[in-house]
Amino acid sequence: MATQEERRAQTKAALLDAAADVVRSDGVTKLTLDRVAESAGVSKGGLLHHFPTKRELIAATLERTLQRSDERLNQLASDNQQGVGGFARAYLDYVRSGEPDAVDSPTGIFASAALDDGDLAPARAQFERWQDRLLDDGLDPTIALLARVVGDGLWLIDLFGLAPLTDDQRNAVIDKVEGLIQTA
Amino acid sequence: MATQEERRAQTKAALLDAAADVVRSDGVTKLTLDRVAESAGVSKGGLLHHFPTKRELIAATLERTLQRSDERLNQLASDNQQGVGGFARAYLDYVRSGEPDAVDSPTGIFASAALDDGDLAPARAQFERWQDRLLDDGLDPTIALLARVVGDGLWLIDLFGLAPLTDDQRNAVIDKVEGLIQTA
DNA sequence: TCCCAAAAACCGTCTGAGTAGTACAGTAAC
DNA sequence: GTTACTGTACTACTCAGACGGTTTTTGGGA
Repeated sequence: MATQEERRAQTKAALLDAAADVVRSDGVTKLTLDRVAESAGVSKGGLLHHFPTKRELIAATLERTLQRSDERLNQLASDNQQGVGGFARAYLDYVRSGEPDAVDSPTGIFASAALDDGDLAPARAQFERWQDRLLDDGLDPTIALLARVVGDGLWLIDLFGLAPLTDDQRNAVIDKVEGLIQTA
Repeated sequence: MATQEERRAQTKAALLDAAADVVRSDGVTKLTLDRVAESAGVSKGGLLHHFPTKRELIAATLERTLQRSDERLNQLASDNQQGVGGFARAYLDYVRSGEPDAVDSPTGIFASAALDDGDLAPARAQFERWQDRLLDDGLDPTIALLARVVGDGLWLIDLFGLAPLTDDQRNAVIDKVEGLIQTA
């Protein structure tokens, strides 16, 4: 039915989903190979067949969420956010949306990446690319950076549960910054 | 020479310093009781005498940095930041300063607290208090929240090394927000 | 002022639990 | 024949906390 390649991709995806699930529901410290394998309905040997080390599993998880976020951002930017400051608005709207990939996934993935010898270089690189794009968005650079800091600040605050803003508060702040973008 | 109570306080402080040092220099995963004890020049038994569990050690570290930050903020606010928006300016200036307690300590402490069953409730509470104070600072509430999100965003970005802003960029963003505070 | 018992501070080893990764023998699908 | 697995058994290692012992401090009593 399914080709080998398809099955391979499916299993890998299931493992990555499982890893994210475990972190989200039980916390970073519970992210063990056994748990991920069990949660994905795969044997431990099977897991290690695809990801020979835990490090690689985590790296793959991180990379996938970064890619998804990037795709979603591109979509938002091209869909309905044309013109000057279009990417900045997309950046803020993405955070405003509270979509899983904008909130949930980073939650665990980042934490885990930050922990077990995780390599955050891919994340760093991605954020640099986003910042470059914001700075190339036709805006006053300071406004562009402000959009970035507000966007990242909001989801990072949520990530830690550090007295998160209410939806209304969050929207008000984002509206304010988008107003600054408009009049720039 | 020193009374028992003084020695107790000294040793405890040394242990907390050591914990912060270890995290800062070697990362959260290296934060083990043995390492902290060694780094503080105390035996493991000695450490456990003061902090019966790792959890308590981490909680104490977190609490101390929160308290220090609060004190520093109060100082900045009363020193030279009077009037409407004074606390908001202090909040931003604290982040701008890049002082150790504003950057270094949270770095590890937060991460560690987020990990090993750490309890972030005290941090949450502290940030709620700060936010309340910002909202009670005579400013448009949205501007007050903006100051908070920008301030927290900046140090959280630094915390993860997520493509941190340059000093100039950081200053420009903070100046911009302080401008908004002025004209509010 | 000396002594002494109790308490507090502190030491260093041991253990038990958890867990990454290995090894390998086997099955099933392509 | 190759790739995608399953399953079990095992190694190697880390590390939190227990524990029993030792030193230092302290607050009286003679």
